[in-house]
Amino acid sequence: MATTSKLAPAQRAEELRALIDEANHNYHVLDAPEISDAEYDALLHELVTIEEAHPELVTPDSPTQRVGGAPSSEFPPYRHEVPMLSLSNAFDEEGLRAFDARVTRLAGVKAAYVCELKIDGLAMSLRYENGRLRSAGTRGDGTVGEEVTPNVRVVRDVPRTLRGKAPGAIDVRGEIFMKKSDFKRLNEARAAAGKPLFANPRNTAAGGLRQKDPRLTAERRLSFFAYAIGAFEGLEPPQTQHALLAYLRELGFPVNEHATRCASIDEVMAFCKRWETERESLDYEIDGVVIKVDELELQRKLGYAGKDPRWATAYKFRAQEARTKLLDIGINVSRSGKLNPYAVLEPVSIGGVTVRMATLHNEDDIKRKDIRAGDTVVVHRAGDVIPYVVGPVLELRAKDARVFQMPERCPVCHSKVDRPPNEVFSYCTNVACPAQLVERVRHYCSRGAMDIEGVGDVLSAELIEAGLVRDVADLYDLRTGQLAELPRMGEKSAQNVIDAIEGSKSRGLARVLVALSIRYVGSQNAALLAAHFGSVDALAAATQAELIEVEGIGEQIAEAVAFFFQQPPNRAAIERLRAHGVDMTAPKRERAATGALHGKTFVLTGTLPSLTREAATELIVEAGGKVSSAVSKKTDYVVAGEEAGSKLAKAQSLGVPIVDEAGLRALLG
DNA sequence: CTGCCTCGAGTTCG
DNA sequence: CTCGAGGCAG
Repeated sequence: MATTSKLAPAQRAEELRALIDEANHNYHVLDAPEISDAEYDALLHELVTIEEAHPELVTPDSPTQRVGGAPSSEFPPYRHEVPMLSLSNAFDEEGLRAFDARVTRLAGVKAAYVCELKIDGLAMSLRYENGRLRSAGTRGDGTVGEEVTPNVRVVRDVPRTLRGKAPGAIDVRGEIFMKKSDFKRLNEARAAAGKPLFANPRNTAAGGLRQKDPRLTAERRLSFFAYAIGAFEGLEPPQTQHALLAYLRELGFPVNEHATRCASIDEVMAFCKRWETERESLDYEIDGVVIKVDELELQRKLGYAGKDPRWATAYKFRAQEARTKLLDIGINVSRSGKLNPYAVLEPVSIGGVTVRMATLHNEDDIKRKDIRAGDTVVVHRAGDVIPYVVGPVLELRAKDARVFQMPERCPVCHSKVDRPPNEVFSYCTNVACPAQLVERVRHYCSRGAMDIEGVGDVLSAELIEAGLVRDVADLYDLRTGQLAELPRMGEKSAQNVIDAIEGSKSRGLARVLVALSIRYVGSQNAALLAAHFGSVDALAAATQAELIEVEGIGEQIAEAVAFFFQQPPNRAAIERLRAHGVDMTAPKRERAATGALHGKTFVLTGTLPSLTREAATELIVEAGGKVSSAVSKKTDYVVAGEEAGSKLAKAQSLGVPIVDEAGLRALLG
């Protein structure tokens, strides 16, 4: 480490900022730290010292101005009589077993452990005297934190007075955090009020505790879990960690229900693995598991190694968030001509996968989050969920970061772009835009539409590029010889594609309507139209007024459908499909009004053991039931499989009956 | 007119 | 899966 230079403060501050920014970049973006955490802290500390002595040198983009990182003198210091712990970390099974081996060696016996979820919030110490809350402070450096008593008093989970036999004095340690559901609600309210959004629950909770006006803290609806005690006077303390948790519960504190006593390190490992996969199902964020030796006597015997206790460690989950550089904002043109901005990211590994791209939804969303090309951004990816850009790291914004502007011309065909009033999306106005055509062909062949195997995005693009396809009806004129000339296409693959195209002719009217890319017409509306009109000719001849007659079809959809069939190119394409023998009639299957599930609405979620989603849907529909996409009060049953998501939670909160595959089969009879 | 309940559309990586 | 927006009942 370079020795502190004797430069003028202004120069040294500038130098420090550059060093810190580079360290941040190496750490967060390149994932290759060049300096240790301690060295980093030393740099930051030196910068803080200079800035405190020379406030005029503080720049808005200084690393010290980071939310939550800025030292503050707004709150009085709060000294912890018994220091608050820092924990050693284990990042994998090996680290955990090494921890256990050391405990066993030093203790001379196999220890039992208590596993607790590591809540991603703020560690606090609450002092109660004669059963009443006296004061509360943040963890700080473990010895001295900040006193935030008035703010903690408005946290509902924190009891003002203790229940049962209260000790003379007690420091209760725990975590202040924000529930995901409360965070979501708060951000929805802020969005509605046009205010900037909060990035994540943790920072929002931290900001909440640092409010000068406790009423603002109260608005954030913070929560609390207790998990330890510090100084303690009066009563004899419990002798094990799990008894201690039970005792805290008796005193009236919320204690996390998932804390579990484990007799061996194998059980500990199983607990960690389980919650690493199930963390999404919780209504609060966790970033790991805290493992403590259960016997307090044994804890005392093991003691400390420096600041860290030898009797506890934190198993850290793989991060779900990372910082990376937003290299550029690109634009996709969808089949409807919608321009969809997406982020081109410097590849970054999150939870074991490399993320290179993320959608940015629409222009308003980018503006709301103030995301600019060249920014360092926070990218979030939870479990198997699609990654998204949370927002920019403002203090790392480069001067040349570029404000996003929706282009005025289509990036593919250069036609004019139109953003209809009161809509958030912009559209390419050229219906013949090659990008749109590729997407329409791809959609035509996709599973929910004509289900032509072998034609995906790559082949669709090649067919159009080669001039073999100008509209979807051209697919039926393709010859194996033409296909075989395309890259990575042999005789065999070409024949398979031709066969698949041939096989698509008998899908029926509803699927054809889905496949045609008529605005607002997806599987459900296509089924309504097909059942009502019976043939493409009857539908094409229908006036807007006649279309509105159909249950579930309103003005907008009617207009879109009528408009589609008025366009001469569309009419021509349909004539050619007919000439090729594509079935465009609706099979007038009598839907049993007597089926076992008649009038019942189902929602599917998760993966069923032996049925695909399509197969389950078919069984339900055959029996007269209906499958819809979202859970509501009108839902009769939710069929849940493995890794069920938010729909299961919704069903539980609405009291909708939940069945598994066996339960569904039982209902089918 | 408001507040459900729906449906449509787009979505990343391996 | 989530968001935006259409349809419809109250």
